[in-house]
Amino acid sequence: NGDASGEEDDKIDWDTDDELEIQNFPLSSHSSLSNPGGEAILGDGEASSSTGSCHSKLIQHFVGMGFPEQMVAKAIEENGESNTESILETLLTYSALENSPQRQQPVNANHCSLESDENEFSNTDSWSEDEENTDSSFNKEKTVLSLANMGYTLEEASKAIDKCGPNASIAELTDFIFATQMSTARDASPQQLPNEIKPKPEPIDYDNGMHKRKFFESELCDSKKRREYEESIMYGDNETIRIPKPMIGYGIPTEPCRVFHRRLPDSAIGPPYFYYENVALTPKGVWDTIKRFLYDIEPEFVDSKYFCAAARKRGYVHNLPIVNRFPLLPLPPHTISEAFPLTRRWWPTWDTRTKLNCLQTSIATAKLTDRIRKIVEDLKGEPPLKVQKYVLDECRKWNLVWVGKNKVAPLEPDEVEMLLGFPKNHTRGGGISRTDRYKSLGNSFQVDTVAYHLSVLKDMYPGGINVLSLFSGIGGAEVALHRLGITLKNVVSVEKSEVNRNIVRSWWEQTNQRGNLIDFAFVQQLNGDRLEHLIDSIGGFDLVIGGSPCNNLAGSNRYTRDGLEGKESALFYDYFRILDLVKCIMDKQR
DNA sequence: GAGATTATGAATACGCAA
DNA sequence: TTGCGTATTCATAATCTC
Repeated sequence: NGDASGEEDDKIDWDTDDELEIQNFPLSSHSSLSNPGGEAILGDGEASSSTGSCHSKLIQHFVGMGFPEQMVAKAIEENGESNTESILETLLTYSALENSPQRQQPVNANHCSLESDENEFSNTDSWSEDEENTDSSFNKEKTVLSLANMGYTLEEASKAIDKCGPNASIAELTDFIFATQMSTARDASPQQLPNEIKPKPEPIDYDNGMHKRKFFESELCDSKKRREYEESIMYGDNETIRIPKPMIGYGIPTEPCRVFHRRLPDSAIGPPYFYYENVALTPKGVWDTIKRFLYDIEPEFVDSKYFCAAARKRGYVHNLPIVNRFPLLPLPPHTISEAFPLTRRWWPTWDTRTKLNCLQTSIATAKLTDRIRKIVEDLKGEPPLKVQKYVLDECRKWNLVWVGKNKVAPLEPDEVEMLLGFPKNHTRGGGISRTDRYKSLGNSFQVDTVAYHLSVLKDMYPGGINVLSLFSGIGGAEVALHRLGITLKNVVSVEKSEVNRNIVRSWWEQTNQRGNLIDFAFVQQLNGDRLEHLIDSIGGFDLVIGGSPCNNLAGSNRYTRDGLEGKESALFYDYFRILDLVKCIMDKQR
């Protein structure tokens, strides 16, 4: 099916997206893939809309990181154009050789201003004492390279090292750079701030104002709160990304009170469209890093409690349009009572919950539910406040529902499926254990939420789309697209768990999909060559979607909450790697 | 050995009063 | 501004059972 890049793609106007219509803000000065001069480089919008060859852009890409042009050309010659990872490795090797203690050359005389910076900063510092000079210079340049790979300019990196010292950690250095960037940004007027999201002043009067009024009454009635929300989403915080309250992103289907416009950084503009998801409440700095890598797009934080009866606080980074979204119909139950009518009879008046908390990967023990039964049973009538609080705390913590007289219970897997927007029995049978069902479901998308964001694709791709689905899990993205009525022409799905792959395969077959489902077990299998081959054979990807592992980010993890560098969560960088490769390959083919 | 069961806090944000 | 109380969180390791 090689017609994907034909007439349908021509309908998409990547450069004049409606999101671009409002502002004309200057670009961010610290895009993760900007060179020191702030010029656009490989994989960005300017590159994709220019007529230059991919080869020269590839050179520019690495020159932007601070490598000499000649060195880059040699590395590309050795590794070929498609394998950017190998090129980078080769360049780092060259640099290490070049920057041996005997040769104190800057990485790139044109871009690296190490010497002038040292003149500027070294007057009070003692880092460059003679006896340490060679080693510290070597280490410094290694660190500069590391920071350059993270997207900082060589000038920023060098200044940071000079200020913080040669032994400063990467975290300290990035903090310093970020602080410098923010202090520069503070000097600028709000109109000059990059990457802004600016709400249109006039709210749209949906539904004759009924929903709007209700919404403002319930959440944003207070003008101060409204102002705070607007400011938080417009300007964020000067130090780290702040999560807006209420957590509704660019709007929710039930209360679409405002129309937001945003201007994407050029480097973020596709093709392809992409959509990345992870938990909203991460250790500090994680979303800053994610944002920096994903082309400086401001994450859209949304709590699925506005879409269904369970909370699910997630951040989404995507380059999709944000106007004319529509929800899946019928709308799912929005309260516990609507979702589980049989619980009404047993629900005590003092349990005031209307929404469940986040559906996680494990459930309460029988011992706990038994303990609660005994406590409530023995008391007869309304328990004292202290007992009520204990029971309610446990019910909130474990998402317990009242299923009988004085009896609470954890949700059944099929109930979790329903809450998350999957078809009943989606994860049932076919070799998966009950424990693993909870685990897979707990790690999944909330389908209605994601579908709302993806709904804009329906009109754009009437003939269907090609999807690259990374960390597919039980196929939340695929189910969302299918439920939206978007034809799945080709789906390349990457999922480590065999039972999950089987679940998606079964769903694919039982929903009579006419397209092709190609699956891989590991993201590492998708290198440049393989991606190029896939793109050649299907005609390019229209959407790259996925949520990388949250194990090391999630608050529930008491053992290995190690942040984005954690064992599993570091796979985020594979998402970025693959997305960037796809952008490059597709750009080359345009 | 697979699956089920059980026990195991801390990081983070936020509201509010001092 | 600071300190304190409250609320929330796509989990993991050890152990048990069959």
